[in-house]
Amino acid sequence: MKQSKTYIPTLREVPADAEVKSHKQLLRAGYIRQSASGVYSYLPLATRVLAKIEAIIREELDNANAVEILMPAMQAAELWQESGRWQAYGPELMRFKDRHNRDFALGPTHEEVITDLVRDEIKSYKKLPLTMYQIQTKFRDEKRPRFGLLRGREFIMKDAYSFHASTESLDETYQAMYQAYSNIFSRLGLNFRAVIADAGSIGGSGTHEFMVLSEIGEDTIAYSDSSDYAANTEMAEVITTDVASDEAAKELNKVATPDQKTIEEVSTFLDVPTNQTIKSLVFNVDGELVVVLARGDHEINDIKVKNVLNATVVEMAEEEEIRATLGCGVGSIGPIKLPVEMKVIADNAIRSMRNAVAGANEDGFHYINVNPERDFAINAYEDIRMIQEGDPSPDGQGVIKFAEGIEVGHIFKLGTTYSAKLNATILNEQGKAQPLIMGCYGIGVSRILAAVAEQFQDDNGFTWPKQLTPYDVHLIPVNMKDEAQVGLAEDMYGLLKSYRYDVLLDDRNERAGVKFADSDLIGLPVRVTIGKKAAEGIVEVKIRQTGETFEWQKEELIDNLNELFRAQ
RNA sequence: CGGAAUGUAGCUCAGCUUGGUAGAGCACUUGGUUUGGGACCAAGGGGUCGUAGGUUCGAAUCCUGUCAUUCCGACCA
Repeated sequence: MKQSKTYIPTLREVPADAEVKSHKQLLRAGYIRQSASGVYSYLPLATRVLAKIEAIIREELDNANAVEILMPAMQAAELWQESGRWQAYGPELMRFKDRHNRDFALGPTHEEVITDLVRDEIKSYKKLPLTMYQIQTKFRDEKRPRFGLLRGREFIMKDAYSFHASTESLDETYQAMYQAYSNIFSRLGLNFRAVIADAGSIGGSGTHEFMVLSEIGEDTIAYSDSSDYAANTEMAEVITTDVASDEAAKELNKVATPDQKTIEEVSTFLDVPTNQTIKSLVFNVDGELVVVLARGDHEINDIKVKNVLNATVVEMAEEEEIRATLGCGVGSIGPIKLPVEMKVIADNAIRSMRNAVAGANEDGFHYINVNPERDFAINAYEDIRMIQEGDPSPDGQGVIKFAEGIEVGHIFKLGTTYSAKLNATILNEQGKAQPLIMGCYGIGVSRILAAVAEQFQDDNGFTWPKQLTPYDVHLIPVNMKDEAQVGLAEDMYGLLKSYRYDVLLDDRNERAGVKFADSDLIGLPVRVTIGKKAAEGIVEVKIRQTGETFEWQKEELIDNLNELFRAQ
């Protein structure tokens, strides 16, 4: 492609609205332009990178026996009413009416459409399993679009749906998709983790998020420093390694701690480390007050509390409720001499504590030398705390570290949620009707563009790896008025193209400085400069990522490039 | 949805406090000199100052409404 014929509006200055570096650089290098909040145009260079991302996705999904389709973005309200999501989805669903005043939505996802698509045709287990996918623009009226392409209101997504007669079959496809996703993100060159996630409101037995590790990520993940274990922080299991000290239990003693309320205040006041204190919180669990205990340096994870108690709603109890029941404020709650009917749940780490400090259920007093079991009763020891950096990894290998992540993929075992509501049933081997069992699998394609843009750049612009670059080679005749340079550049352009290289030829009548600055910004892996030594048949080559430079005879160019692109 | 900020030329911004009829740099057009890391000289084109209303002899500037964009938070199959 000749640069004079394409559209690459680079900017000298960064638009004030851009915050994160992927957004800034994509704007500056002429890859994207904003049209409205969270709505972007992809310019020629971005379109080519997207095409490369999509090609990798297609290849891996096709290998996993998924078949590509394209469903409508415009979806009739009737389908959403059938699944119940016309009401349930809320204002994030973009809705509109046609000229006959019929309701429609712009699809944020396609469970309804695809279930409708197969329910009339797939009537027997013999036609299963079946996996279909599409790459399409999705719409979600985000409350707050941000970070450029990372959280837009209109975005490109690959979504896949699988249909099964048995959960075993679903498990197989889920595994195949897990593998396909791992292959895809590896090939993209992303530093990612497959993360155990919360199934959330969609339900189902299993779900993984694929997260790219990045400082601008919106989620925190806990991962092992020496295995591939990774989980959302609130999902990560804590394994208990504490051993009880053989310290003799001392006599329980109440001490005055005037105005000392937080763990930090109390531990400073009594001069004991925070891990020798017991943190006591009162939760309102489906209307019942429950005391929850954790070590002072630990944080209670209310999702785990909710799961352990098999509850629906878990929230912190109101101060007045606590005072009415215990007769003290939140800073002085403790596990000793609680009303007998109050349930007490302790984190596993409490079990091994000796001679600890805890609240006395009396304003301004704490107990010292508190020992579990001897001094208070516990209904159950459970894993109810947040995992922390430095904790042992739940898989037994290595130590937990935290990182921010960008969610680029999510796979779900949906089960029969949608097939049951939409009445999509098949006859199984016993001749009995059953709802289809489904899985769904998403990849944020335009979000990947932001994630790779974030990762592959330096101060001067992008540093694309060869599998994502919009063009392979940037060919730059320095002076367009020099016939020898222009002639050699034209020759090299034809030659490179005949060897199947994608070449961007900077045929603009610009000064060298402008061309080089734009070239760095655009960030193609290899720059071939045709300059002063053109008459001698010498071309200059610079590798964008490393900055290495070479001078080659024009006859050597193809062989050397072939080697470079094969090795890289 | 709560909090905050900003809207002036294609881009980055000044002017607003103290009202007097709109500016700079870059970009663009023409001519010339240049030509290896975002050139220089000269001459030009381009803005109902987001928008609606109000105050005033007079509003980019003061007041009110409204719209848009961005940031922080909450939310996020």
